[in-house]
Amino acid sequence: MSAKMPASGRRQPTIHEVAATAGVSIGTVSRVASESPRVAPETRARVLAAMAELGYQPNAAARAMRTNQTMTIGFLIPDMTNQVFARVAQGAETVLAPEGYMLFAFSSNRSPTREIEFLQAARQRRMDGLIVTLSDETATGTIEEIGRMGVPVVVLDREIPVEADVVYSEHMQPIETVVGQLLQLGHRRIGLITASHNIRPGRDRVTGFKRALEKAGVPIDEWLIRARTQSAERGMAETHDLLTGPNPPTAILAAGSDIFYGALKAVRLLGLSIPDDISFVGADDALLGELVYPPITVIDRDMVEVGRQAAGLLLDRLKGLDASPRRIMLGSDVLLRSSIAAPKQR
Amino acid sequence: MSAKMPASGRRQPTIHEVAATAGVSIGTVSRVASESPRVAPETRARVLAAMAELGYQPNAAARAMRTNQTMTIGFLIPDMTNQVFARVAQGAETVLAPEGYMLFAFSSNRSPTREIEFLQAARQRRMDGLIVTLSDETATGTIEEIGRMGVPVVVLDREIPVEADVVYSEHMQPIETVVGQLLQLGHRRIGLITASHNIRPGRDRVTGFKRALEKAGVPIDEWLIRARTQSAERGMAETHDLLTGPNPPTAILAAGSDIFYGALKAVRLLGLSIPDDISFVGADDALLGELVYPPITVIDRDMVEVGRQAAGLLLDRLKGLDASPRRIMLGSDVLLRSSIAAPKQR
DNA sequence: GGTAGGGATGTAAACGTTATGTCAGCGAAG
DNA sequence: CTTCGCTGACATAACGTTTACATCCCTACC
Repeated sequence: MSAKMPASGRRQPTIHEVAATAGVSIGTVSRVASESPRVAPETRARVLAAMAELGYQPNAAARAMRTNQTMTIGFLIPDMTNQVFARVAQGAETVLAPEGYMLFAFSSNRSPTREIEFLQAARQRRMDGLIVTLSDETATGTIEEIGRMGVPVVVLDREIPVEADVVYSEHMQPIETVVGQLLQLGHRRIGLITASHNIRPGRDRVTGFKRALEKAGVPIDEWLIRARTQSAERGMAETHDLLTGPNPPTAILAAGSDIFYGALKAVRLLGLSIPDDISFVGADDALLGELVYPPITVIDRDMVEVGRQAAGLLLDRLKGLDASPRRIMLGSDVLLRSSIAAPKQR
Repeated sequence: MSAKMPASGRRQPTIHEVAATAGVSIGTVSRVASESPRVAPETRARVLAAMAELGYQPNAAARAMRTNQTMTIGFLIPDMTNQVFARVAQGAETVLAPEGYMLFAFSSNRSPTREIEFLQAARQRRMDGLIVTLSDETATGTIEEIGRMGVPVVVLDREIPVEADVVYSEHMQPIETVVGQLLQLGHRRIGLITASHNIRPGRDRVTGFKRALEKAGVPIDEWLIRARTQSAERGMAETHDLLTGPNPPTAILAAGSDIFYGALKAVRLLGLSIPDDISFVGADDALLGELVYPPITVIDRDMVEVGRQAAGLLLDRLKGLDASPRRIMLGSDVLLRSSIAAPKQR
């Protein structure tokens, strides 16, 4: 009952073999496969039987050569192990699958080189469309490669000089809100750890952060702004550095899911208590914020919806929509929990 | 400087166009592209220049038709948003990429139907190999489809009647160890929440669990064994049910990463304190276990290594190894932390 | 100086499909 | 009885590569 070994031994049946066993021509088999009309019910049945018997699956490469379609969508993500992107993929999948497209995810591990490799591979494979999240907006090679794609590309949360559809998340306003609240509680020194200026989320968070301080007339201390990483390790290091510095912040904003983990770990390792010793705000991992004690205030967004919207934009293009680039902005929520409080008097 | 819209307008250049602009024949272009020798340096340079100018990328479909190779590996995972599988993908990628293979991940969302669809898509696309994690060992359709693949398949942590290479994780022994420790601390009623009998991890965990109880002469209460889910939601429900039942356990084993989240949430919602009210053991998310307070004892394994090993097995087959199926067993660790203690006297 | 040898390049078949054109057969209409 | 229209099926030309084979030209050797 078990399959033969080596599994690699079996050649796949072709349309010719199906035609032979069914006693028809390959044209007829093709028509049955593509469910086109004008084939007699009795003939169709015979062909279907032959297909089943041989376990026939049409060769996608041959098909793609004729039709110029692969029914394949590529999804470029910076980091597969990051739930944020995984959820986007999940959302996109739910929209694409019913239309017959297969979504294949590829992780670049935040390397522009790997991103270029992916884009070239996607072009070689003549994928029908792409959803991409670049790890660096200033990497010109990547952007040029996107320009060469020749198929619709949807960009996620990046500002790059390419006329593509984009799905943005709101980053500025929630940071502004949270910082406003912290200021109101009496905090004057707030540490921000987030991604670098090379990507929109990093820029917008810093902008929102500064804007809130300015509005309250609180001077900006650049030392408190750590916009240069997305990793848990670096997030931990930055947090540690902030909290052990000469004039440490009384609140930490860990704006990024991995940064969130790292920053929280740093706080734990220093033995600080939230919110008594330090107020803490995380981002993008609402579940973690809920599971730890005390529950942590989190800036959250619906990544599944991001995926759905991105897929929707792509699908419109695939259906032939020929309009100027469209932009969708999706909101973020601040989930207030007990991790923020007035700063300790000193 | 920005690309033209619609991006879909551009046709990709073919080998003929490259040949024309370089003033050579397509054969020569092909030889340059595939880096075969016997082409004059001066000609090679001209061809390379033409390729760069046109932004030529060879059509993978056409190439695949001739060579019967796609340099593509498919990775079937039950759930993309689960870090466990993401790490496996990451590990596999690091091994496969240097050999020129592209790894494409596809998430089935634990639906056997989607799994079959993926396997058929993989066969249509003539992928060179597959790494698969099935969501149900008893789904015969899926298994039949694997038998038809005709290319090497590596199976992860499942026992199915297919002669394929497999990478197993150790599940029995760590559960046995942990349960042993809980028994030693005085626990007599321990709740286990894990995956169903339809997959090896579920079976083995239950076996290890029962074995530890038997060894200690503690009677087995089937009510305490909840082997039917992998989701956070169900994990939460099962935990809630256990803890609010007539004769609740004094310790909870949440064996599965999503179950871990759900179970922990249930404990939080019930306002129980770990380890005073209840001892708690999680699995597969060492980071979460470290971030919450108190830190939680976790059964952990190196999923990146699982990916590496799986890719290694696959690579050997792709290189032509023709041996009987190989099995690799990888260990698991118990990371002891302060979430377990002696049960409260009643 | 003719020719063998070999390096560089061109030519063409094949890979497995889809789509187009063609044709046989047949019932209905003139 | 011929012609027309239609249905169902077949033959065949692409699609863009790779590769075996043919061809050409140059060099070196006797």
